[in-house]
Amino acid sequence: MKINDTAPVFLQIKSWIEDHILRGDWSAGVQLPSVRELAVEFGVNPNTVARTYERLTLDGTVTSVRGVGYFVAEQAYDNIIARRRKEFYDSALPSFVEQMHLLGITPEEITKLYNAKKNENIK
Amino acid sequence: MKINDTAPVFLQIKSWIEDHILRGDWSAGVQLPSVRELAVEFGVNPNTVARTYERLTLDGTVTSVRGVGYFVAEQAYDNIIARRRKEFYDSALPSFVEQMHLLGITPEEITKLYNAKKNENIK
Amino acid sequence: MKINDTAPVFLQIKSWIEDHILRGDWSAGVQLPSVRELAVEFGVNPNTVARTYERLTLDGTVTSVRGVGYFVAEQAYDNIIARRRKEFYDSALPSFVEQMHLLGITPEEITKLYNAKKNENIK
Amino acid sequence: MKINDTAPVFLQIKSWIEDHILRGDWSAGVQLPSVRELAVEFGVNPNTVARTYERLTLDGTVTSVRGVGYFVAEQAYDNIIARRRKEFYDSALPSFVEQMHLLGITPEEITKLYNAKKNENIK
DNA sequence: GTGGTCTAGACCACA
DNA sequence: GTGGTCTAGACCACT
Repeated sequence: MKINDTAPVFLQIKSWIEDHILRGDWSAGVQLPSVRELAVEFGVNPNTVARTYERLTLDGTVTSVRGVGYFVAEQAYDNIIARRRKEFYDSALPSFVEQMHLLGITPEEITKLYNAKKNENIK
Repeated sequence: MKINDTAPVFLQIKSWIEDHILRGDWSAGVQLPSVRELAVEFGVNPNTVARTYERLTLDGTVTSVRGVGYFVAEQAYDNIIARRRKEFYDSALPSFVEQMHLLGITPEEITKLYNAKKNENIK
Repeated sequence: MKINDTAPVFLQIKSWIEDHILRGDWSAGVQLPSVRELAVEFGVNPNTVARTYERLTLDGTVTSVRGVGYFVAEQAYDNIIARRRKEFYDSALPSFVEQMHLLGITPEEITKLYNAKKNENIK
Repeated sequence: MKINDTAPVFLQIKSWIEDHILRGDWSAGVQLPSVRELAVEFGVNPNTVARTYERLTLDGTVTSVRGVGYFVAEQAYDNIIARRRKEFYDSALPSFVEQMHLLGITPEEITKLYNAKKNENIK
């Protein structure tokens, strides 16, 4: 996880978990790492991780069972994809293309990097 | 300009000014809108706009003449391009391509939107 | 029984048993399902069910016979009715009526649903 | 506000704010009490109130302007009504009627209390 | 002054 | 052990 980000830590951890689900590492019904575990792993206060899980619960991405732990919700994958796609097409993509024009960057560069990344994943 | 952004207002205004310079709307030596004007236009506190100009001055993008106003610096364009390009290649581009893979978005979509935007600008 | 409730599981089971007694399904002296049976039926830990019976015993709703099982106490019905009625008039009813006013819901709707439910029970 | 409730304090404060909006005390665009003010008023830690406002923001009931304060959102009223109504018809109402049958309470009692409350509000 | 994040530590209920 | 809430206090960025 990128720690040198400017975004709030609890949102970075949220994205980290969502990315795992998107990649299929954690599928529906699977139990997630406990709050205390993640707190140790990321070197943050348990409250910060708790806040991450709270948000994920509100999103419907995760369900909590009291005294047991957190589990990946059934609709988690669709949920995250929908949310991310919306944000991507509404905001990230337009401003990205705007930047490309302003900075004189061509689509070919994007395609190139995209393929490089694809091959990397295959390896 | 999107005012309902999560980014600090004074940085949004900074980007807005830089974008104008990148587009060639304001070239070197040109006098920029006064603090008061921009404050009214954006509906924000004059202090906020003052902070924007303060930053732009520190960046070397703008020069201030006491009692007169702010002017686009000679190196402004190169300045902004260099800064933006670095940020783009170091941060925006990698995470963007990462998102493309996670969300199953193809480079063709980017190219298409890029060209659409280009034609729109020509018009 | 709704298991996805926010209330503690052992209290949900407690209510479930009390409801049966109120409906007359289980009258005084009747032996109740064993801890193990209920644990299997609800898919919870036996400790959780044990805790339910512990509470019911403290309430005087249930009596335990060591090595045999749990039985509906003599005063069970009166016990539950009194407790529930008090809670109902003190808390549930006032806040319910408050909600009705805030949400613009009329007593007719309640009456209607009440009668529908009554007919359903008769069937 | 009922303090002797079993619900989390930050949710009680949330309901308190929503009730004010439903009653028309605070309409769209109005600035709400600051986090620190409410913390003093309710005798709780500012973090608790902050959590309340965080939830209200996520609900779209409230918007925050950094360095300025919280404001009632445009859709706040509709938002709250829709949420409350859904909860009412899906959950509160059915279980309430269920209780009425179990405890032998008639709709007339509800109607009576409802009208009493109405007259009280008129006065 | 305002909101926003984070830490540290405590206590509780639940399984 | 688990999650959930709350306090106390700090620091930051923004207006």
